Amino acid sequence: MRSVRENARRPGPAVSPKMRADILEKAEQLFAARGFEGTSLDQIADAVGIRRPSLFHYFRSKREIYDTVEADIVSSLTAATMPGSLNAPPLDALMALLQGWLEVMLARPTVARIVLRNTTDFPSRVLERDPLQFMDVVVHRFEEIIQAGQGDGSFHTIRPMVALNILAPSIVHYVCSADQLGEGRAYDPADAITLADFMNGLRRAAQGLLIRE
Amino acid sequence: MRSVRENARRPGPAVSPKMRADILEKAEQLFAARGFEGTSLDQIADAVGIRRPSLFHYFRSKREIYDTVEADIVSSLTAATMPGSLNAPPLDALMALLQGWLEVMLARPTVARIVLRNTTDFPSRVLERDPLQFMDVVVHRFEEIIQAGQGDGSFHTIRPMVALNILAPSIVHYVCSADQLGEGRAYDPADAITLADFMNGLRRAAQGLLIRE
DNA sequence: ATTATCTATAGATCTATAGATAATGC
DNA sequence: ATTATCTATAGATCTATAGATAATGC
Repeated sequence: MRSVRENARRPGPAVSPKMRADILEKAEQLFAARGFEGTSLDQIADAVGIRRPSLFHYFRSKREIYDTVEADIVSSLTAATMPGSLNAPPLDALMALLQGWLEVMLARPTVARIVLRNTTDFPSRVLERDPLQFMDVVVHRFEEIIQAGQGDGSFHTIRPMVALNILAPSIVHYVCSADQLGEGRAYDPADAITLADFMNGLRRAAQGLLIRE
Repeated sequence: MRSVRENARRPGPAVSPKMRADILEKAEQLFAARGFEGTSLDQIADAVGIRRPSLFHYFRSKREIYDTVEADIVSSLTAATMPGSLNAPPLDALMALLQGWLEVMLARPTVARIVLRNTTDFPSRVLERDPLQFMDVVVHRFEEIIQAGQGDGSFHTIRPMVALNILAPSIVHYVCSADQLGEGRAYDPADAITLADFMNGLRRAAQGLLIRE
């Protein structure tokens, strides 16, 4: 099924999926660390260990490499977003959602960084393709849960998008800024104790933010 | 005093401070929207209404333009950070700090976006100058308040940097993502009602996160 | 005389293509 | 025969400099 899609997008000759995957992996690291415009094809080719023009044997353009990386990131997040425990208490559903995102990002920190880049770059949009749809499923699920909690009266009245801005960025920043807060402030976001500290804190914050009484 | 400093950094002929300020203002908009690498000198010159080489009459390099913009942003935030009401209850001190940052960013949204860019770009660091010191005062003040609250027993035990990641990013994201959450989800971050919604929410979140019992 | 702006251009860097050559699989 | 890789290079774009010319202030 997947290879059918790929052939549909790539009418050219078949290529080694292994090399393709290697290029994508190295490109993902670089795009996460330096952004689309800050990453050159030379850097990607170097990381892979080939010459720049060889990349065009596997992808039509730099943009296509980036888009492929990003599509995979979005789908990894939407996959973690889907399984909504529909009749759980809204606060539990919310925490499950946030925890799902966090797990994806801890397992693959490039996801966190590229999501952060997307937020940051949105206005001028290097990515003018799907300005409305990027992360839409993810935002929508959050909105849905807040509205459920407000519907049954257990949540405070607050604009869902305001609540989103209070709770969701913390996950991305917790993963991304582990090493960049300055001398003596580094931490390992995947360390069990630090992680529990964060998740307990996030739950208390969500509870204070949302739960009435 | 200020012009003395400027002369110290610019041994060349005197230049019109008005034009210089205009360049900085337009550059700030562009750097905020598109980043350092995403902004060309042509774009800046166009926005100002002059030709590209004329910029070099006022600044030695693109980097110097950026650094000047950023220095001003950092100082606007540290200025809002300094006045610590030292014997207020720690939660109040914390909220005052967060509110101070928010006010700066609402009055000048480019501050929020450039701070966000700094966080995002940190690892590869376009800005390799002061990796340890950028925003250091600001982070330190936050840390100090958390430790004060923990010292007097009113705050939960939580790593200050974890608390920072839960509370601080919300301010930046509240300002930056007002227009970019998708169809029908836009809001005006400076609108009094929306702002109260946010600040009340943030206080409830901080309270839940930090206050014991 | 000083300040401000321009055209022209050097020199780097970047994406992408052309076309040759090598390696691999039947 | 197909797949993979290379060198060479076109063509765009970008920062910065050189040096001429115009505008401004005493």
